Amino acid sequence: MPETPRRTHRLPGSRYGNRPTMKDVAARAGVGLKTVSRVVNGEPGVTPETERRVQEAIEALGFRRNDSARVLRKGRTSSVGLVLEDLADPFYGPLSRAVEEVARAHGALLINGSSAEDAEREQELVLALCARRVDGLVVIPAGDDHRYLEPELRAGVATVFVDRPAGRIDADVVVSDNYGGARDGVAHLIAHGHRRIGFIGDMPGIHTASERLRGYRAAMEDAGIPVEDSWMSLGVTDPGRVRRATEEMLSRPDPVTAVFTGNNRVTVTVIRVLSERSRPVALVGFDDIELADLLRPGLTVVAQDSAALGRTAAERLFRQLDGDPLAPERIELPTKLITRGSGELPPAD
Amino acid sequence: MPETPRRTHRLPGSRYGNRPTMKDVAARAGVGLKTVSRVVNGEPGVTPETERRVQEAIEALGFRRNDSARVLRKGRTSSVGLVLEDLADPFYGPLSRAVEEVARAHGALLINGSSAEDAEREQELVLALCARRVDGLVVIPAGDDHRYLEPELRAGVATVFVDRPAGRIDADVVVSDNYGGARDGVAHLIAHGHRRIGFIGDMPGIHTASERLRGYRAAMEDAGIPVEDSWMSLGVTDPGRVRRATEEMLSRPDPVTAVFTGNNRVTVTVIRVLSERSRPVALVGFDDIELADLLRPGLTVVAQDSAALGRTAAERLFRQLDGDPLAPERIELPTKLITRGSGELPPAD
DNA sequence: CTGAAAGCGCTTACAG
DNA sequence: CTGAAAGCGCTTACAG
Repeated sequence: MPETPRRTHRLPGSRYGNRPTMKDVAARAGVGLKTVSRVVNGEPGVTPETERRVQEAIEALGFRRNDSARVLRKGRTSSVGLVLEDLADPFYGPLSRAVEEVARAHGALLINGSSAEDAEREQELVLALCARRVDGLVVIPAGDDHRYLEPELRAGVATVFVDRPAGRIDADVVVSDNYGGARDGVAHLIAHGHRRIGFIGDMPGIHTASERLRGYRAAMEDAGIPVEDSWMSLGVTDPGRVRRATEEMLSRPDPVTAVFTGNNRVTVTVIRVLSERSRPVALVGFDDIELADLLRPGLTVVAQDSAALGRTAAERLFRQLDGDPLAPERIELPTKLITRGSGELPPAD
Repeated sequence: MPETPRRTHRLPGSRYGNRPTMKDVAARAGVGLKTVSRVVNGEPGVTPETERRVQEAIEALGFRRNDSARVLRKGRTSSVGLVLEDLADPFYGPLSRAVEEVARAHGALLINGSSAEDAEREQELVLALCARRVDGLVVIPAGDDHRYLEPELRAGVATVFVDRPAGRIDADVVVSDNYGGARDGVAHLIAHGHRRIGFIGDMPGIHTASERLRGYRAAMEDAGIPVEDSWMSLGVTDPGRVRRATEEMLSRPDPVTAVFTGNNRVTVTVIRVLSERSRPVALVGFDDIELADLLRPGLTVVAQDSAALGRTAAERLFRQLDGDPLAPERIELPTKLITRGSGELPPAD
């Protein structure tokens, strides 16, 4: 019987091709498997001469350690998952980058996915990440019930929610002061003489949308202004819907003289609508926008620091991973009112 | 001797906590390991009654399959790596999203990272992704020598370069028509009467930057206009550098009457500089920008379709993975001139 | 300083 | 329809 080793499979579906393994390197260098492992991982206890032979074999074969195997044995994947709403939304760019930088500083890679504002897709993604055994999870939730995460949390998957809180479970959350920011923004319009102020926001089921609406109501109440139903419109951020809502508020017999917009996408559409009309309407938007300073008038906004949201969340995540047994906490980051002109226009009537 | 199973390790560093395995599920359901595997993977050949018992055990224990182990055996990770320059750059948002969508359609996750325009960091990231055995790689290269990828390519890692070509290796590449786009944009300025036209671009080592400069030169030559050295400035996209370059071109005795900018970041800074000056200067920018239509004048651009770049690259990647033995190809996507006002301003003198 | 054996949690290839 | 054994490519825990 020939004693060629019997390799169970080398199927066409395999993507490993014929990658060399530590065993192959060991054979070529004439050393034991463990010695190769030591060299690859820079562990001590290898003579320079042995190390040289192993290095030579590694290069000759083009060996690259298979981290899948390593992960299986070590129990840590050195990767974190980030689930957000839409990778293409500029709001999440700095946030993603900040999470990546913190992960990188801890030697971890980032696995990234969009929920498309769909609770089911969020869950699917989160569970796929858990199956990959990411060490931690940063989630901008689309859904409002995260009990599906309970077994994962018990199993030790570090988790931080960002931008919006978790639903029906106790978990760390990092959010902006949506309520206070919106209240300040609307109060700013009131201070400039407005009383009929519209609010155009995102879907009411989204936490940030309802918090900002609450801020709007609070500012109006503080000023003793009764709010009319027709001044508020919540719904999808689709340009068509936002356009109709804006035009409706501006076309009533008693039109609003100012608008507060609930997020960056709404703001962009409202600016377009306002730019087509002759009568000036004041505008304050939640979220800053690139080039906001170059518009005429400049756009006044309530800015949140999306990079700080990501950084804070990721740092918290790694503190959990470093073993600090932390009680779930809610961290709120301040917003900042940036005045550039559009929010300082006086009422047109 | 007690016959408690000897578990080699359950170290504090382990993040798996005490996650149940298929073995645990099998024991609880009173079936073999393979039967659990069948149920988890929806394979046929399990009686409904057995399946029920297994499902019960799965839920009672909170079992979730460990894909790390699966990957090790199967040889495919169902993940693709995307290395780009900066996750926070809005240009890459739609590109990332497009790659994600294609990956998702193929059941794969996306691992994402920024090279920060640093060749070493690019290599480090790419190799980390290869060690994780991603099935494929979409790379927006920072460096210009990718021979370090040769062993990986031989081992069957599908690879597509986007936005810029690979250096010193033969690989698929998907790029925009940078040369033609820039040439058309500059020709547009010439058609509107300009002769002294400045070019402000990114670092000359970056392929897109030099291609666009080449397009600029070609358009000028076609029109018989000798280009002066002082009309061209290439360098980092840092606002300070771009501002100085712009101001210099505008302050000479014979100032340029129009500027062509080499990418979105440069454009933004140049708009700021021009908006501070009284004399109008025409501007055409490479890359479209959100709100470009709302500026006064509207911004004329040479737009590339960044989502199409990502989609095309990812589709090509999965065709490679599906086993088509494809010869490396260069795919060029067209750009589009969008006129909005700034590029149609006549020369000021 | 070095290496053989066991094991991480799955899937593969069989055999019953 | 069901399951025991072997193996994926590493690291762990030892022993020499």
